[in-house]
Amino acid sequence: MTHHSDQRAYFFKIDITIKKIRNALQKRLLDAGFDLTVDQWVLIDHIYRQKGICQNELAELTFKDPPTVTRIVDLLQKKGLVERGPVEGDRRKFRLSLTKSGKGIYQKAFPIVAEIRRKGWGDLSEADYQHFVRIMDSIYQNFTDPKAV
Amino acid sequence: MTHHSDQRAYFFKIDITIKKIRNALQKRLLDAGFDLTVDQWVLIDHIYRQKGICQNELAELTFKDPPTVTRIVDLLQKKGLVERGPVEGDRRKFRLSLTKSGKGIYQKAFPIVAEIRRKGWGDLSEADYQHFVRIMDSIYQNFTDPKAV
DNA sequence: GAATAATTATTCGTCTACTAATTATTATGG
DNA sequence: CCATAATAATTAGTAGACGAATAATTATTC
Repeated sequence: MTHHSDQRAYFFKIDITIKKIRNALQKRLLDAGFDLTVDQWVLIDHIYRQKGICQNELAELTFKDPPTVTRIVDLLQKKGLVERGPVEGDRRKFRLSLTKSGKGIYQKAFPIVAEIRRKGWGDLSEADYQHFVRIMDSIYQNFTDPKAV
Repeated sequence: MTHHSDQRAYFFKIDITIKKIRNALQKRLLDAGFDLTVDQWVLIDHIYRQKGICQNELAELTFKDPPTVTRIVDLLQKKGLVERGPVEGDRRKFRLSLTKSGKGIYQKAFPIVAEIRRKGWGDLSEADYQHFVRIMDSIYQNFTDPKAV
């Protein structure tokens, strides 16, 4: 990366692209009649695929903070989509699971989410995907490795 | 993109990568003693480079909503870094500019931001940058074009 | 076994995102 | 010229991100 303007651009491009994706998915969910935010969907998706998961595991998987997970789970529980059950042997934890209503929402919303994913990726190729993964993982690792700046 | 898991992944990768970058930059600014959030920095950066810009222009350039810009400018004004001046001929607008203190902050913070940008891009090549731009722009456009899903 | 440390979830405070609605001002059309 | 529409900024409300601090429980250590 040689140009000064480019150095500014990659951060910016990632930022506006994720905003576009989130906004498109949010709008699509609302238009389809779902009372769900994108982040609420993300948690529902994880709980569906890993029934009984507890909140700190969910926080790790989704890269959200524990307080954020607490708040979103509270909302989902109020909406009757998620239940907190006891974990035998550890009274600090909750087993999270979808209610019948929650499973129904998941199954109805999934095709919409999949459609948005397909729409976003569009005509990009498998080779593009390899580039994409390599570049994003590289950036990520550059901020993860414990080497000094 | 052929695999089911991949379809889930690209959204996720963008999301966690931008979080990493933001968190790294935020931490670096705080460690260096700046009382600035990343978004506050973004506005300062734009105002420095385009003195007299008004808020709706700033909102467009940064892809933030007008209310968000209002709030961040309020904070920057309270901190004494930004001034709102009158626009001759249109009393709805404000001319935004950095105060002396704001310019000083900009000049001291800029090298830190540039360093974080370099660190994030790391060893990726110019060719990687071409791929990156093409892929991100494509995803962005797939949600921008007025063609139906 | 009791004191201490670590873990899990929560609460609080600040900041940002987005929508809808409001105010003030400017532009436009009849 | 006047009514109406459009624009710029703001306010209010809900949701999410993150840090710091707290409470309850579990694990560790002496």
